[in-house]
Amino acid sequence: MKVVKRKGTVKDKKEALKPVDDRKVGKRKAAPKAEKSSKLAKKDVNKPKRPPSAFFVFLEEFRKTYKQEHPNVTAVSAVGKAAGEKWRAMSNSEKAPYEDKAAKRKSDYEKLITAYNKKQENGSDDEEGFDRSKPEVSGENDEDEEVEDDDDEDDD
DNA sequence: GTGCTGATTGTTCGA
DNA sequence: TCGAACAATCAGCAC
Repeated sequence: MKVVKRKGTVKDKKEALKPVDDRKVGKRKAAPKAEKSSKLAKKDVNKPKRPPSAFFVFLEEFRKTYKQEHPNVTAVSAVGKAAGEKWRAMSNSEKAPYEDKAAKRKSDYEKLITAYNKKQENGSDDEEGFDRSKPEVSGENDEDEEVEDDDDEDDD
């Protein structure tokens, strides 16, 4: 087991990066990945992953834009910060398309989790029928890709 | 070489 | 009802 907890070092970095004290819940990233891994080991790998929130949907696009505008900045922390700031600055109408996409993904997730739960009840002996390796969201949510509002990221 | 860490917000789920 | 966990991403660094 390779439970590398470089808390000492990274924490030092964290301390330097923690100017943001007005966080909502005060960073829950404290969750040790080691424990997480253990949990994941216990959990079903077939269990559908949670759907991205509206912010994460926005983040996906924001990353692309950010990388184009800041090709030298590859740190995810920088992108996350920038995305968070922009997200807060956005109006509800601007967030609407992302929330819509998130709602669709959530709907898909509910279907998947329902099917997953059913399989759990029936017995998880043949999980091969549940191919989550493929994007189940393919086909029905075709309008999912219509969100191409590039007029969003026109920050100077 | 492997795998955790950071940074963000929203959502989900368990206690 | 509250709070913790987790969702994506990837360079950097410790072991």
